[in-house]
Amino acid sequence: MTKTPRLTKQDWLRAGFIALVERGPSGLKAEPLARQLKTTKGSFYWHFRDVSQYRGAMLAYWQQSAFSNIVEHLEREPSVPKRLRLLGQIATGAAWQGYNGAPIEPAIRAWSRSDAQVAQVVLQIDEHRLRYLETMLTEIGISNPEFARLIYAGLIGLEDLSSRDGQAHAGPMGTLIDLILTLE
Amino acid sequence: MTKTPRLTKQDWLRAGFIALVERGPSGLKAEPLARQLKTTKGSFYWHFRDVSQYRGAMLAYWQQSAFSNIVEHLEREPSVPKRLRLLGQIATGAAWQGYNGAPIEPAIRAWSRSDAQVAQVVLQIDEHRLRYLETMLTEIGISNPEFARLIYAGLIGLEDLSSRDGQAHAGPMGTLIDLILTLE
DNA sequence: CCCTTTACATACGCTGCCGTATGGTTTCAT
DNA sequence: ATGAAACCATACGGCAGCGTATGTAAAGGG
Repeated sequence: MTKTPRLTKQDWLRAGFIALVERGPSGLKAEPLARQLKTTKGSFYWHFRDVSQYRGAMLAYWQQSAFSNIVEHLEREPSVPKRLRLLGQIATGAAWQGYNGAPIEPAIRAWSRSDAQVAQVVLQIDEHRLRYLETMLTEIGISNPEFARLIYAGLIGLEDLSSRDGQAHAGPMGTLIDLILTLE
Repeated sequence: MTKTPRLTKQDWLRAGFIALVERGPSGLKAEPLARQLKTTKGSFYWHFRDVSQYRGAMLAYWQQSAFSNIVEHLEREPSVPKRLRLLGQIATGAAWQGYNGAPIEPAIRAWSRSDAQVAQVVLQIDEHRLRYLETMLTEIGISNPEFARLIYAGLIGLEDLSSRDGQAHAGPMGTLIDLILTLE
């Protein structure tokens, strides 16, 4: 038996995201999480003032990575069409996946329905991503912002569906992108 | 002051959906709901065995209406393209709205992430709707099931977005349908 | 090696909600 | 009107999680 090492803030956040995906927001409680980590809440209350602040830390962590994770990835492709096509595949990649392999974004969006602070951040991230998509599309002559919204809604909806029936969303997403790129 | 009438099962379910939309699954508790209805949990435990069965009743109610509500509406349009175009607008209509005006479907889908039974029902409803969409599309020569998935994902994603930023989704949805109908 | 800092364990009182028990009210049929 | 059935109020014991207090153990610098 390896002597279990001491825990860091990150360990707690990591456990939080797993719990959020597997049990929903009601899984974000100090004592159950401590049991999961085979420790006690003494550790929890050392790293965090209270549960509320812990959730805040999780939210801040996600907010920080939610936008840059995707965009920095896309920026490596030179042309806009290539970037758009990459969108369908990136959702299968590591940037969207949680620590346990399941995607965290649907869990965050679900969380946002019972927490106004989370809702606020999700709204902000959505606006940010939508603006980014719009400017990309206008660069190739598609100025109607409805198409950016369609692409983004497709991502959200397909990821939701995939997380339920297990089907990949790269296929349909690519089809959608191709469909819109024919308007170019 | 009107003497407050006695409550029925439906009143409790109604209050449950409102709470689900406004506070999430954690709002589905006997005593808070009773406070909301200005009564006590004595009433609650008269109408329902326990909280678990209450949630089951809510779920059953939604399941029953989730499919038929839309389809029976669509069936009034004769042609497939007209039915598809109606899809974008129906989402603004009463069939999708909750008692308080806010859409209940996103709240149900969020609920499903913390309750396996709900997830099971949502999965089933999704499959049902998807099959229905697929057969409609094949009737007009679009046999690739990816397009049914795209339309449905668009609905889900757009409704999620709309419930956050308040923008209507009839516009983008109509655009998507038109885009796909050009393939006909 | 010792002493400070960091990290965790345990015990406590508190609150919110659960489900039951029991008794009080309405409502309605006869 | 009156008895039965439907409906609601209240009081109780129990449990799970919160946050605090306090003690203990493990690192790391001097």
